[in-house]
Amino acid sequence: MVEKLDNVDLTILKILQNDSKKTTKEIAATLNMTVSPVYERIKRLENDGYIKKYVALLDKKLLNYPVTVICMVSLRYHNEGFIDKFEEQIKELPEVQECFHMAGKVDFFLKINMKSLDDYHDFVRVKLSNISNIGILESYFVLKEIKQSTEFVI
Amino acid sequence: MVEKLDNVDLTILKILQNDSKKTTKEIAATLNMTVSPVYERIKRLENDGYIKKYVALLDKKLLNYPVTVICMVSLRYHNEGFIDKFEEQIKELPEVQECFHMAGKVDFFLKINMKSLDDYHDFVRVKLSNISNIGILESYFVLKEIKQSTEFVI
DNA sequence: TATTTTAAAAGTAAAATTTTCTTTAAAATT
DNA sequence: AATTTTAAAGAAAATTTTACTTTTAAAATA
Repeated sequence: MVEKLDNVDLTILKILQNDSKKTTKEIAATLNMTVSPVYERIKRLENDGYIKKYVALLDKKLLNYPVTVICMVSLRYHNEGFIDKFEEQIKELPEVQECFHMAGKVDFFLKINMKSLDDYHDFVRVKLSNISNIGILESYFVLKEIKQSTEFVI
Repeated sequence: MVEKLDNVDLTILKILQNDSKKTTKEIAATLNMTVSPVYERIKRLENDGYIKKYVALLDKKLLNYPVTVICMVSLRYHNEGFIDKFEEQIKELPEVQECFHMAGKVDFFLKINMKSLDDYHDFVRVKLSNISNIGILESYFVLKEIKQSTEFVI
């Protein structure tokens, strides 16, 4: 099912990860092809899981979420059960946009979007404090977004 | 131009930031409206900048970019010119997916996607070493993505 | 070499959606 | 109360998506 991708597939992915509103007609034009094969390739890329989902990226500032925080979390206990539990609890928090389990002395990186510092204060006080296994919590505040992209196929 | 959003607008944004392939017809159905007003609201949200872009999110593992690294960078010199220069240089690197200027003793967070650890080694050796103003560089490797989302309007 | 098989591309047409334009209704303003 | 403004609804045209059929070309087999 999951076959190797050729250059046409990669070009399609590069286009769609930059602008998913491009029509198959437009994509076909840049590839010097007709719409049918391009359409079927896109469907295949979707069905095989290369394309996970299509989303709209919104403007944080305009929508009044100007505060971004990076949290570095170290757990108190590192047994398998505790790590899974922590991950499940983090997944339930809609404020946490990204969470990575890390190698090294820090266990988890969290990226959190907030409407205000007060909201972040409440988030730490109410939601994170509910997660009992957090040992060390360090918060880093974003002064400026230099680059924020979802692309990676070069 | 940039007016306040009502609940209908926010619902549209919530839907689109989760699945931008939803048709205006479908969105209108969940809102108990006809397509025309929904269509025009979406156009307004696009034109006013609330919706920045539409993208396809791809599968890192399937596309052979299994290595994610978080870099924490501290600059050697902190004059305004040096910081701007650093930001410009980072923007030019397609491997850097995210970059934030931080408050605190660490100056920048970088998120980087790679095909292999060898590629990361080359990236640090060739590309980052070209940026003369880097003082301290700490690399943290992602063991597992617990959560990776682009949503934030709750 | 000729024939068969296979896969990708191209062509076609119907269905669905997007887009534009006009009409209607409600709310706000004078 | 009349007028203006705004949002929604309706309708129709343009475009795109989708499914299906045919063609083409390359690979495999005899």
